[in-house]
Amino acid sequence: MIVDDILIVDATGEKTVGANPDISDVAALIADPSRASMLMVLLGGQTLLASELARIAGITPQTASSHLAKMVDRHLLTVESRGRHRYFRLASPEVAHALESLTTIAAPLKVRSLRQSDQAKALRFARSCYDHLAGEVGVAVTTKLMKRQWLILEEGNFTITDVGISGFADLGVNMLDLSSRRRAVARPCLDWSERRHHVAGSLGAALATRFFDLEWIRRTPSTRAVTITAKGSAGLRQYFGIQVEDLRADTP
Amino acid sequence: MIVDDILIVDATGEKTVGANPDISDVAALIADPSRASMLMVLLGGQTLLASELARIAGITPQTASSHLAKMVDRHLLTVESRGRHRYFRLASPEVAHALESLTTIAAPLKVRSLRQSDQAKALRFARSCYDHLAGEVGVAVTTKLMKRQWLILEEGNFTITDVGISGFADLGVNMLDLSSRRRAVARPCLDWSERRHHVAGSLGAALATRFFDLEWIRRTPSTRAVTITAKGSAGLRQYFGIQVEDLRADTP
DNA sequence: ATCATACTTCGATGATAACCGAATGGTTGC
DNA sequence: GCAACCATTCGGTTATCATCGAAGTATGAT
Repeated sequence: MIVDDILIVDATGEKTVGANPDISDVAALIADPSRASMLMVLLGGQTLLASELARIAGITPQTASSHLAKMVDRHLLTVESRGRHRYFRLASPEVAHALESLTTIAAPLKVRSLRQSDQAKALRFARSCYDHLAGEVGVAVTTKLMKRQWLILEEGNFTITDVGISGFADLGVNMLDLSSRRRAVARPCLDWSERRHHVAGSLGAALATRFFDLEWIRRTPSTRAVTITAKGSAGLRQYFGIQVEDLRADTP
Repeated sequence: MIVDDILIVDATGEKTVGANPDISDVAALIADPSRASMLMVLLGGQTLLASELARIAGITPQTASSHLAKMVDRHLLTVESRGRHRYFRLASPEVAHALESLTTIAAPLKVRSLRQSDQAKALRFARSCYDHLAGEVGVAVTTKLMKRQWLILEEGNFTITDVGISGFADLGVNMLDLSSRRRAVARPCLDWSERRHHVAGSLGAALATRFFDLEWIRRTPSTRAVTITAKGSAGLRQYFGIQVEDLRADTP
C-alpha cells in the first residue's frame, strides 16, 4: 500500500468505485415521493401508525405497507407492534441526520395551493427536527442564547459557557446525559428554511423536551410543524425576551 | 399561528407534507448506480472529465452525458468547459456533506471480486473525503493530534489548543483562512469505515493540502483512494510517530 | 481542408417498480 | 362466536427511465 509511483487502475471494464459503500441503494429508498413524505414527517421525531403514514403520503394502505416493509428492511425505520397496531419511527439519529442534510441541497418547493403555503409557513415558523427545535423560533432561541453568552459559536462549534450551564439549570434543562455521564453536546445544525444555525445535539434535544414538558410548544398530529401555545408565548417573552408575535415576519 | 388547541389538519386527500422541501427529487438523482458511482469518486474532491466519469461508471459516453446534464441541472455538480473538454466537480460542500452522511447509513458492501476487495482495502486505508483525509490514516493522525493535545474532543466538538496552533504552524499548515480572517475550524467527521471521527472542516482541509504539497500523499487517478509515498511514511513517523506499516491491520 | 476527438441529441428498447383491487392474517370488542 | 378493524400478501397494469446505437456539433490537430 506504500508506493512512490502513482497506481494505475482499471484496464478491465470493471467499475472502479465498487468498493465504496452503496449509496444508490439507500437513496433509491428515499427517492420515492411517497416514502420521502413519510420520512419527512417521521423526521419530526414522532412515531406513527402505518395507516396514518398511508394517509399522509396519500396512498392506499397496501402500497404503504410495501413501502414501510422496505424501509424497515433497510434499517431506515424501526417498528414496534402493539396489538394490531404497528408504530413506525426513524431507526437512528444517523438516518435523521442524513435526511436533514438532504434538505439542505433539495430544491425549494414552489407553492401550489393556499393550503400548502399555509403549511409551509407553519413549517418555517417552528418545527421539530428529529429531537430538537428548528425554524424561525428555533433560530430565534439559539440567537438569544448566543447574545446572552450561554452559548458561544466559535470556530463553527458551540461551546456552553458557565453562565449557560446555570442558566439552563434554572430553566430545568437537564445538562447531564445520565446514561453516559457526559455533559450535554451543543451541535450546530443548519436550518434549511432560515439558512442559519440552530442548536442540535443532546442540549438541543433536552431544550426541546423541556419546552414540550412546560407545554410551551405542541406537536401537530401529522406534520413536523410545532405550534406555540399561549403559555409558550409568555414563557419565551419572559425567559428569553422573544416576542413571538413579532417573529412572524412573513418573508417568503 | 399561536394556538392553544391542537390543530387538526387534512380532511381533503391532499398530501399533508407538501410544504417540506422535496427530498425525493435529489434522492432520485443519487439513486441511480451510475450516477452514484460518479458522485462517490467526485467526493474525493477531484474534478474529472465526462469521459473519465463514463469509464468509471462503466457506461457509454452518451449515457454519462445524460446523467451529468441532470446533475448539473439540479445543482449537484458544476461544469467548467475548457476547449472540447468539460470538467465536472461537486457543486458545494453541502453536497459533499449530504453524500458523506448517506454513506453512514448505507449498507456495507459485500465483496465480490478480489480486485474489489483490494480497492476496498485501499479505500479503508486512506482516502480523501472531499477536502480532507479519511480512512485508517486519517483517523490515526486525528488520534495522534488528540493524544498530543493539539486537538481536544470535547462535547463532540474539536477545540484547537495553543500547543496545536504552534504545532500546526511548525508543520506549515495555514491556520488562517485568509479570505475570512477567521481561525481554522476543526469539525469532527464520522468515518464510515473506521466508525470513529477524523478531522474535517477548514483545518482538516488545510492539513490534507499540506500533506499533498509535501508529497506525503498522492491522489489516484479515478478513485477516492489516496496512497502514502515513502516520503509520507517517513514524515508521518517523524512528525507524528505513526508507523504506517503497522497501521494496516487487515481487519475486514 | 480533412480527420480525430470530446461531447451532445434523438429515438427505440427493455427492465424496474409504484400502484391498486382482491383476498388473507391477526387483534380487539361485543 | 361474529363483526369490525389494522395491516399484509399477491397479481396484473402502467409509467418511468437507464441504456445504447446512430447521427450531429464543436474543438483541436495535421
